Amino acid sequence: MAKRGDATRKKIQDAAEELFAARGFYGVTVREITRLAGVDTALANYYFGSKKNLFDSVLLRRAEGLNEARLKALEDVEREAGDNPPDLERVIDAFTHPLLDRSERGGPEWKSYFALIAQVNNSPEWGGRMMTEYFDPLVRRFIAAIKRALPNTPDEEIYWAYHFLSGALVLTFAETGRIDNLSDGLCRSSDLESVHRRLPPFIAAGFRALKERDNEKP
Amino acid sequence: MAKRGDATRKKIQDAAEELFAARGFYGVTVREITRLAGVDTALANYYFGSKKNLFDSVLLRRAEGLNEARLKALEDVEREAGDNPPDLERVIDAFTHPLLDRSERGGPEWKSYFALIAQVNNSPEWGGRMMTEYFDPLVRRFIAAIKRALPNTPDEEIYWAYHFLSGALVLTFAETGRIDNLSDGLCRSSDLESVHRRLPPFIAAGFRALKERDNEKP
DNA sequence: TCATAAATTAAACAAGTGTAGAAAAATACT
DNA sequence: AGTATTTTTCTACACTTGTTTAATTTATGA
Repeated sequence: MAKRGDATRKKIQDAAEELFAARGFYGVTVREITRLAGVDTALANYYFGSKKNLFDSVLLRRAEGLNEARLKALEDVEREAGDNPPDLERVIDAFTHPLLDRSERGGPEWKSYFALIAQVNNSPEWGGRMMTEYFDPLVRRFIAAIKRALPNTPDEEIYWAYHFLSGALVLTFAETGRIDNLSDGLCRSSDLESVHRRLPPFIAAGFRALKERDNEKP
Repeated sequence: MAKRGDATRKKIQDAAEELFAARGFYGVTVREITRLAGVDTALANYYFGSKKNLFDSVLLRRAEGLNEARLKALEDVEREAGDNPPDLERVIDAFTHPLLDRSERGGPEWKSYFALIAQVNNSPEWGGRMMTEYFDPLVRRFIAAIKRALPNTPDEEIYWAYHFLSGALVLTFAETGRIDNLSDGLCRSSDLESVHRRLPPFIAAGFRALKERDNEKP
């Protein structure tokens, strides 16, 4: 049931999401957040207890639904494959597409959220702990699927390849405008449809290259 | 000629590097930096004018020598190739190896520096501007070399593939411990030798996959 | 050696920090 | 209706922020 304070709760989270995404946890003050939300300063602590709790709640808010959608996408791929190994490219697409799709079509809140994830992911302070906390169960499911798609590839190769995938994907969400500068406008950071088309084949080829390289050894 | 205050200058930069790398620009105070450096608080402003200038100087300090070494590595690859297109994998290795090598063998200051780069790179606030400022000329040289290595690949594909390379490489420097958790200890974030072996073939295969994919179209 | 410049210290500035408590207003429930 | 509960406001606390200023110490160079 919708409670009374839910509207202000959401206003605070929305404002916090936008500002944390732009300047990180320490770069934003509680007063800025509540000012942007149009509510009194004390309400941030009233609803969330502390700035840190507010930060956590912002990260958690979208993580759950997101992971459900990604899990569902993975299950669809696996169901289609039946007893055969699933197609690697489709597994990677199930992993990335729900994210890219929301960032492209979900409105500016999603863009903020993913930009925040991009910062958290690459910070020593939050990167290991928080990503593990919010995304590990799902990621382990995906890695298991990738292992089935590449039955002859050693685990070590799989994990490193996943690491590369993760880095490439997450940088995309930062939308720093770097590729715009480098390409003199030919490519745009915000064009996630371009990423959606290119990332799965790019990464899948990388995965397979590690496998082949390893099989050459003996 | 070595001036009188150079020692304290360096002490402040070293402390700033370590702390900025851990918690970012806003997560660190000038007093923390000078305390760690063992000097008076006012000296940070005496030598660098402002906290922001200190931050910039820390980023710039290692960028120059680093880019020189990478440029030299690229030139070596190109010289060996002569008039033929250079080998893609070796171009990528020239791009990444000087970084991975310093992080692995250059001492903890280099680890801090790269962790800082990892944060800056994925932040909307600094990512576009600063990376462009400090690394663009070199990156453009590398992209030109990659284009020669892949003469039939459209520019757009090259830029996106470089974007993926950049994300994968830079996440490595964050050393968040994520891959350690995921792999239950099989892989270690700090094992950059593993990255050095795997990243070039992984990325090279990705580049080639985009090319092939594009040629299939018509 | 001694004036000059550079480096360091200590103290203070005005502004901003996260958070808490008591009073006021708004809503819910019987 | 009127009591109880939730939500909002206002004010304040104790402390930290980046930066500056003036005084003091240290080293330089003729």
